[in-house]
Amino acid sequence: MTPVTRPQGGAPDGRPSATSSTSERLIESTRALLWERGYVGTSPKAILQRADAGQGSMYHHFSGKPDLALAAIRRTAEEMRAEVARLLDGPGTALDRIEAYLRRERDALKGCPVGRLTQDPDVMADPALRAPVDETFDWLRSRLTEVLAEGAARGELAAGLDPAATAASVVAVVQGGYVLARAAGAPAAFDQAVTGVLALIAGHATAGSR
Amino acid sequence: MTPVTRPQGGAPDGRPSATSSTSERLIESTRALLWERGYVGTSPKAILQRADAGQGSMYHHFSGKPDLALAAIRRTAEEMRAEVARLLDGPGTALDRIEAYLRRERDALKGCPVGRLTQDPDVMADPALRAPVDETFDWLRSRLTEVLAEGAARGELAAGLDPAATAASVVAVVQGGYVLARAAGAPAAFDQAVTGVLALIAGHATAGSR
DNA sequence: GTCTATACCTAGATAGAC
DNA sequence: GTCTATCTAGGTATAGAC
Repeated sequence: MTPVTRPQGGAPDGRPSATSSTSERLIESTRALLWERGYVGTSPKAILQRADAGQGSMYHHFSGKPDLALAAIRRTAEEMRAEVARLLDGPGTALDRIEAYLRRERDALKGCPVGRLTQDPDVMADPALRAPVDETFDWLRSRLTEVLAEGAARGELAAGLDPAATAASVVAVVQGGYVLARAAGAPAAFDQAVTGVLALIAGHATAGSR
Repeated sequence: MTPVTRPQGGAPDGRPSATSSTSERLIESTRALLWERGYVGTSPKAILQRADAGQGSMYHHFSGKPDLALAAIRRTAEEMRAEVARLLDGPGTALDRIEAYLRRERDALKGCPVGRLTQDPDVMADPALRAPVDETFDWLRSRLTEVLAEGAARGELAAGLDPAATAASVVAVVQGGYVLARAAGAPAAFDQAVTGVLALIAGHATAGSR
């Protein structure tokens, strides 16, 4: 285990600052490349160039590409979970918090760094790499289910709505919104999908909470 | 142009029958591999083995990997469009037809062969390869928008719903449903997302049409 | 139209010097 | 910890025989 003084030391664009440790730069570069090009599309060489490191460094800190990818995927999953948790734990009605999640700032054309991995056959084939992805969506759906159930219990939302099914739809709209935005080459399609599902849910808000 | 006697001669699993022409087998094999592994993850070698063809054949019929992929992508996009058109042009209320689209038979774990391509940087970077993807989703959204607008005009659906936004949500739920299913390793997550959005829309159906 | 041979580059990893 | 060879396999394409 390497002592790391700046565990999240990467710049937001995935270009690690020159003051980070080498293993830190490797992880951040891998995160950025996995997001942009996926696992099969990311070569050790590309990672090394981006991290400004040599072959030796990479194989000193990690056993190989899968090991480095695992560190990168774990960190990405943790980060996403923390950010979303903050929004869903926030104040306001259930609908407010769902809306905060749906409308949170994001680059729709880049897509979801976790959801993207589901399209990578080599990631899905490796139980270790796939676990963080599975767990993230599992957590996300159950957390949204809780928020929706809470909304129904508080009388904010119609009791007829199935919280789990609605939660799945909400997560799916986000993931599918990215697909639409990327296909169109414009983020508007994402926003439209979000607006659509929010309007559908708002239609089930009770009179008192509107 | 090679005369092709069986333009759709491939078996459903992407294992082209031995009686198809070589170029036909190449296209069908490429379609299957693009679906399974994406563009970057698909090598000419893998295509040739699956199609039981040699190097020479491939470079005789196509100028290279991008050219062959283009033929494969175009056919996949056309096929998808035809299948969905059949469902949306069918009988029944707007809600019936949307449900037919959402619940059509599919292997949720395989995902969408068109939507998958949006995660392929090399596909998105090539205008020729990207065009069929863009056009497919464009068509799909506008066709669903028409169906929803028709439903509102006929008084089946509440007039307050924005047809375009709702259509985007419906497509997004499908695409995102695949992501959830693949992450979970089980198709149930897809079904749940579909059930959720259908319930939300059904809540906006007018009393007379229920 | 299809085959084989060949070519050159990259992917991914190891070895050993410093 | 990092560097520079070095290695084997595969990706992608061309050349020319049949």
